[in-house]
Amino acid sequence: MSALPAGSPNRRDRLRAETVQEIKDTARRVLVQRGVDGLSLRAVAREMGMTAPALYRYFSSRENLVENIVVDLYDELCAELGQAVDAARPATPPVQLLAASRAFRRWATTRRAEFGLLFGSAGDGLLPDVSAPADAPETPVQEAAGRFGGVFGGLVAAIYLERPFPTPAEKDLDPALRAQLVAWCRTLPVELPIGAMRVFLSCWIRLYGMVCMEVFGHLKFALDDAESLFEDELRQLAELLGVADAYATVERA
Amino acid sequence: MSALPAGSPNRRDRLRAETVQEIKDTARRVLVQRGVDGLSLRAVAREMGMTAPALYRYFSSRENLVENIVVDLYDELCAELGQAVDAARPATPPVQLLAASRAFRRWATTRRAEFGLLFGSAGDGLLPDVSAPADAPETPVQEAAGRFGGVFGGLVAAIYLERPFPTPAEKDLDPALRAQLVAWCRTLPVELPIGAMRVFLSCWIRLYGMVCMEVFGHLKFALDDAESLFEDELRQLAELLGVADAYATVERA
DNA sequence: CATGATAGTGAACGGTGTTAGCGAACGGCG
DNA sequence: CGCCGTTCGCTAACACCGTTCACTATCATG
Repeated sequence: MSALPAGSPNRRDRLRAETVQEIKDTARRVLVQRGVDGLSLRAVAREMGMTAPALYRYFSSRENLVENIVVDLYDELCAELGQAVDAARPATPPVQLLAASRAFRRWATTRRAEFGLLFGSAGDGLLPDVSAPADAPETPVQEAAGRFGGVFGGLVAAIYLERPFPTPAEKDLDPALRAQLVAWCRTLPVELPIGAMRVFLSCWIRLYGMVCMEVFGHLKFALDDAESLFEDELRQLAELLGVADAYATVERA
Repeated sequence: MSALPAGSPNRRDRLRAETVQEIKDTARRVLVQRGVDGLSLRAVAREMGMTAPALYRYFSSRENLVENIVVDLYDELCAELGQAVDAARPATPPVQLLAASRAFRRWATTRRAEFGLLFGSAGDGLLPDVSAPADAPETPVQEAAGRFGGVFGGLVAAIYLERPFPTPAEKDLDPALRAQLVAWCRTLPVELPIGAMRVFLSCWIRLYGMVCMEVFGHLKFALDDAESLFEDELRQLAELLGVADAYATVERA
């Protein structure tokens, strides 16, 4: 038991980290080529000239491998959003939010299989949440999802703090809803009016719904190309946040 | 080849139909208990005291069995919506739409596994649509999904025809979006202004997004119980359709 | 009754996730 | 350097999966 206090990058640890990365990269390639169901440990191992049991030296199960990939994907998505935010000109929160939204859709439509893993019903077991104890610690996947949500949340918060958009009065909200929003707000770094959190949820529901429907093919009954609808929704969201002027000044690229 | 001109319910055909039904019922039970991945032909067969190969006398593959279940689920969902619509009092389109929306959420949250099969990313292959020829005939699943969409579409249409809600002017819509909406409109039984179709899509996106997020657990980062948010969204949709009065008159059940 | 369609069986093929046991390579330490 | 424990990858194996095949009962019908 060589309890190295971390720090020193043993040659062995370095090789191990490289192998872990190669496995995840290969798995992701298999995921894209063969789909979620085709993502088998044996296929991954085959692709890198190994055998399936060897993968268990690095991941405790197929499920664990998938979870690690999901976390990586969330972080990659966050990075891509951050890049779009940084590149947005003018560098104002409204324009940045539009850029992030477009980057989100682009990422989703470009990497359909990965998106399905993160936001669809396939990735996480559908049922376990029922039995999950309320005080369970957050899983790495949930943490990564939280970081992702924070990108949009932070931008909407910045927009509000700079120029408050109209929000429903706290008194007009259903008590049950208000109580939950208050509890949620307490877990966040910034403090916003409850009504603003409600508006944020509305925006996120529409963005999520729009992109999900497009990627999962549930919009084909009406439209072949959903981009124009997406842009129109984006325009409406900008109006909702009182930043329609920002939408008007940004070309659709 | 006894080419009975249909009509006569041979004893044999009756038994066969019963077996088909039993297989589908059993499969659905397995789906609920074991999840999508646990829905195996062998498990179904085991549960009914048969062997897996025997199922191939009734369904050409596991995929085919799942497709048939999906169609049944769509129809069951439609029936449930229709029941809610019929039971709505007063029997006016706005109240009926609210009833249908609530029934949709109730069905989804009550049958999570089934909902994931219909509206998530697991059921239909994620990629084949890319290679699907544009002139391919509609699959039974697509037809069933169309019947489902028609319920909400019909109600929104009825609301508009009775008391037109505000719609964006056709001239203000992006040409690409307008063209697609026009093409879609031509495939429908009723003729509505293009702007009304746009509003319908907006409503559907929000309803779908809301229910999907709740069922797939993507709302847990903010809320424990999504019902109050759902009701608030519903109220906003009613306002969008100019029927806020109908929402106010209906208790939340 | 004889015939042919039908519904079920068990065996088998190739695939999967996963575990157990073995040997070879490797890094740290006396 | 040589020892020794850890790590790593392998093969073999188990249980399960979808699917095909050959075979046998059953049963309605000519």
